[in-house]
This record gives sequence, C-alpha cells and structure tokens, in this order.
Amino acid sequence: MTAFSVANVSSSNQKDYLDEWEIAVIDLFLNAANSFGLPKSYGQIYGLLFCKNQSLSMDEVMKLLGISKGSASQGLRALRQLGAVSSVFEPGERKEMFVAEIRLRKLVGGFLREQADPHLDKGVGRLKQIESLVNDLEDVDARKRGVRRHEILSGWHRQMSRLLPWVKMIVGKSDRLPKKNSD
Amino acid sequence: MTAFSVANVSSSNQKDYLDEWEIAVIDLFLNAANSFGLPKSYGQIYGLLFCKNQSLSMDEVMKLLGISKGSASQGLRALRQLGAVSSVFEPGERKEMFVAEIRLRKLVGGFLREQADPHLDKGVGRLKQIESLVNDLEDVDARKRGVRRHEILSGWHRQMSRLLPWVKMIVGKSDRLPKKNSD
DNA sequence: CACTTTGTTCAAAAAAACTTGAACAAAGTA
DNA sequence: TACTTTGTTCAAGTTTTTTTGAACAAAGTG
Repeated sequence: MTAFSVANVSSSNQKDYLDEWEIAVIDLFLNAANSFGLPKSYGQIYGLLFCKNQSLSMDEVMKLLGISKGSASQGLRALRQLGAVSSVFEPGERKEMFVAEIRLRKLVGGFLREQADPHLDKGVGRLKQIESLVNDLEDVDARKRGVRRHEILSGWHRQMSRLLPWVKMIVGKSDRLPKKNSD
Repeated sequence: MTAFSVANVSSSNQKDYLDEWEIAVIDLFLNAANSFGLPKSYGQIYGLLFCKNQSLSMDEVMKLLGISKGSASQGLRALRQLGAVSSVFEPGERKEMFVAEIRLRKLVGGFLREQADPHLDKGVGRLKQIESLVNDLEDVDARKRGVRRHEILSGWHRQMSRLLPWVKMIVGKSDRLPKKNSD
C-alpha cells in the first residue's frame, strides 16, 4: 500500500483545479446537455474531457467536477454509449481512462442513433396500433377522419426518416478544421 | 343566465369523451413532447387538437384531457408561440377557439425558431467569452490548448448554423400528402 | 352598474428527474 | 486467502420542473 505516493508519479500530471475558461466550457456543455434532454452532469463530464488534452480517470473527473461516484460512473457509461466518450487503458495504469470524442460527425451520429432512431422505430409500432384502432371505427365519417390523421402521421414519420441521413451527411462535411500546429 | 342551455346549441357539437384511437394519438404526442423537452401537457393538447376536425375551446381542452385551467392556458399559449396551434374566433362565439397546425414544415420551423435559434445566438456570446478567457492565459502551451478548443467549438457552431436551413428545406419538401377526399 | 363568461397569473403542491453514497462485485496483488 | 483498488448499482435524498386552483383582470351583457 502507498500511504504517500511520490507526488504525481502516475496518479496525475494534471492540475487539481480548473481554469476559468475550462469552467466556462464545462458550463457551455452543461447547458447544451440540458437542451438535448441529457442530465447536466453528462454535459459537465463531456465538457471537462473536451477541455483536456490527456485522458482522465473517473476519479479525476469526480474530483475536478465535485460530483459523486455514482454520477461519474453513470455519466461516463452513458457518454460512452452515445459515442461521445471513449475509454482507453493507458499502459501501466490500472484505471480506465477516458477521452472525449471531438468529431462533430461522430457526436451527432451517436446522438441520432441512440435517441432519434429508437423513437422512429417505436413510431412504426405506434402507427400500426393507431391504424388498427381507426379501422375498427363503425361510423364512416369518424373513420375517414381517423384514416386521414393516420396518413398525416405516417407522412411525418417518413419525412423524419428521410431527414436523418441528410443531417448526418451535412454535419459530416468539412469537420476538422485545417490543422493548426497546436495540441 | 342559462341554467340549462338547450343541449348543444353553441357549446359543443362534439362528444364529451375520446375515442381509443384519439387517446393513442394523444399519447403519441405526449411522448413526442417529452423527448423534445416540452411538458407532457403541451403534447396532450396538441395531440387532441390534431385529432379533431373542428376548433376547440380552452374549456373543451380542459374537460377532454382532464387537465387544469392553468395547464390549458399556459399550454395553449406556448403552442401558439411555437406556431403549433393557432386561435380563431368563430363567428358568434365568445370563446377563443384553437386548431392545430398540421404542416410539418411549419411545426419544425417554429420549433427551430423558438428553440434552436436562441441557443445558437447565445452561443455566439459564450464563444466570445471563452475566447477572451483563453487569451488571458499566461502559459503558452495552456493557451494553445485553449485556442484549439475554442476553434473547435467555433467550427461546430458554424456547422450547426449551416445545418438548420437545410433541415427546414428538406422537411418542407412534399409536405401535404396527395389529397384524399376526406376531411 | 351588477353579473356572467373567459382567460391569465402565480404561489404552493405534486411529480419527475437527477444526484448521492453506502453496499456490493470484480479483479489485481502479495 | 486477505487486502486493496476500481467500478457498478440502486434506494433514498435533493433539486428541478410541471401542474393545480384560487385570486384576479378584462370584456361582454342586460
């Protein structure tokens, strides 16, 4: 056991506080997450990893953001599931280390895959259910109205399905900026 | 005062209950609203109006959905603001009557205008703030990293701005289905 | 004017979403 | 095996969001 590891041997060659700009970026992502319907903490975690050059451990994420183990664990898992974060095992490290995916195409793609696609899929079933309920209607006029509404919803569904590939496509264009020597 | 209005003179030539298919549609919109980050009740209200051929009063919305006056009032206002619902004053009616906008283009347009555009606008300010914080950094390497991150965020912002017009455009195509005699 | 109808507002209640942390599991180390 | 480190789970607590309903304003009616 190591009561006192020799300062920052392997544990972290990172500062243990955040710069102002990093706090601003994290806050930006916090807000963004919110408006995408994701928990704030996911945004914070992604924002933190986005700021850093090096991979961070769950432990560092917890400490830098001041969030609990549970939040960090769940947040990192969800972000990985979304393809927004990936984990690597640095050689000679026991801990799992995390890095942010910064290609917008990947981020949008993952989000659509995990959030939009499932909704569209569920939609198919729901539309079928509505269709069959409508077809059970006795009254002719009532049925006409129901059929019409079902048609409209089906049309919307179709359009949304057509839209997604375009979104992935358009966002993909000219992703990475022309490389500036930094990093 | 009219202790007993003559059955349905002007008050409503509607049933006072919902068909099964209508409940299913309302539930569909309830879920949709949720995943767009809008309150459930907004979805219910829109769904109800979407189902009906005729305009409904706030009172009818309340009763058919079993929601409170406050919810109905606020929901209808917000939906009108989004362009998802519009109000009309039927001749000889005191009440304001509401109808759903069913053109997907209008719905998406309104949603983007009210939700996405403001975020992009706020983004400009946030990016400027981050840029200036980054430029205050003393350490050269730290500043390089910050500058790089700012560039990436700016790139994303630009791409998102470019995307929205396309979305409005693509969703607009072939909106209304070829008219079927109904309605 | 007195009364009714219609619709808004907002503080408080209810519901939903998020976070926490302690208990637990898994896997490495000695 | 006993102990440590790392990470997950989930019931309970906290925070945020949404809904309710009573008080109020506005406007029509007789």
